[in-house]
Amino acid sequence: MTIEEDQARFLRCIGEPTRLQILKLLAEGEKCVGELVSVLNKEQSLISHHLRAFKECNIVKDRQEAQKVYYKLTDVRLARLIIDSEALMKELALCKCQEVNYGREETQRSGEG
Amino acid sequence: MTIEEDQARFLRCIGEPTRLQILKLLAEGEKCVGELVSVLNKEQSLISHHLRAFKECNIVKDRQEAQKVYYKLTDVRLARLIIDSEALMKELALCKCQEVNYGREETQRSGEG
DNA sequence: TTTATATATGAATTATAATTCATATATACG
DNA sequence: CGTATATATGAATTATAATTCATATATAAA
Repeated sequence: MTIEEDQARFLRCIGEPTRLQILKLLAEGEKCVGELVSVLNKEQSLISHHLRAFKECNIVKDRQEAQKVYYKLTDVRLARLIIDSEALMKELALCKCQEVNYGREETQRSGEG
Repeated sequence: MTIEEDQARFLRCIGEPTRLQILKLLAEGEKCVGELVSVLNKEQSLISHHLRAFKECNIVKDRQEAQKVYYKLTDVRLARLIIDSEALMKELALCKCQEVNYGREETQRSGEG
């Protein structure tokens, strides 16, 4: 098992759209599964599978409270890494994202009126 | 196309063992395909495919000189990102591939007999 | 032009990962 | 106890990616 194999596993674990969304939500603070499910509007089992993937990589910790299970990042630096990689991706126009406005354009107008 | 889709594509592009090895070599400086092939001892076509994947994500730039084609990172911050993610992974013991105990082996079942 | 070297490409195969579905487990409450 | 709610799990399916193989293209030199 090489460093690169572990590192690749880690990066691939992070490198999935829904999982990135989950991480960004967890970066705001601890969330239970149900919150993630309703915010992301995905199947509950799918979210659970993704959370398991994170757990396998030690990316999140969980905590049970009554019927609910709360998840949070194991370390804030994980949030930093997500933010930094996003910034770098945008700045270098990695992965053909340069002309994409990421759906934020619909309300953009130069002045009302 | 969402941010997370692009970001995931980028992270998955980086998140492959051989590609990580290539990136670490390129972080040392420009290399031609043949050098990468002989250092990594992998099929030439495989290295070419990986380099193409990088190029599609704007992660590398290439330059032809005689028969050879030299590749380098588009930005040094990519090297930083690799280094940082490796450090974080090591420190947090991410993806260390020991089996995580998901089963409930220790959980006591309430009297079943 | 022919031959050699270096690299790229597409198709096919194989490996890996994502998603869904049905169901199991855990906790709370009546 | 039974029922409701919240979450997890495994199997099956589907999607995506890695790797190999055969061959194509590019440059150089004879």
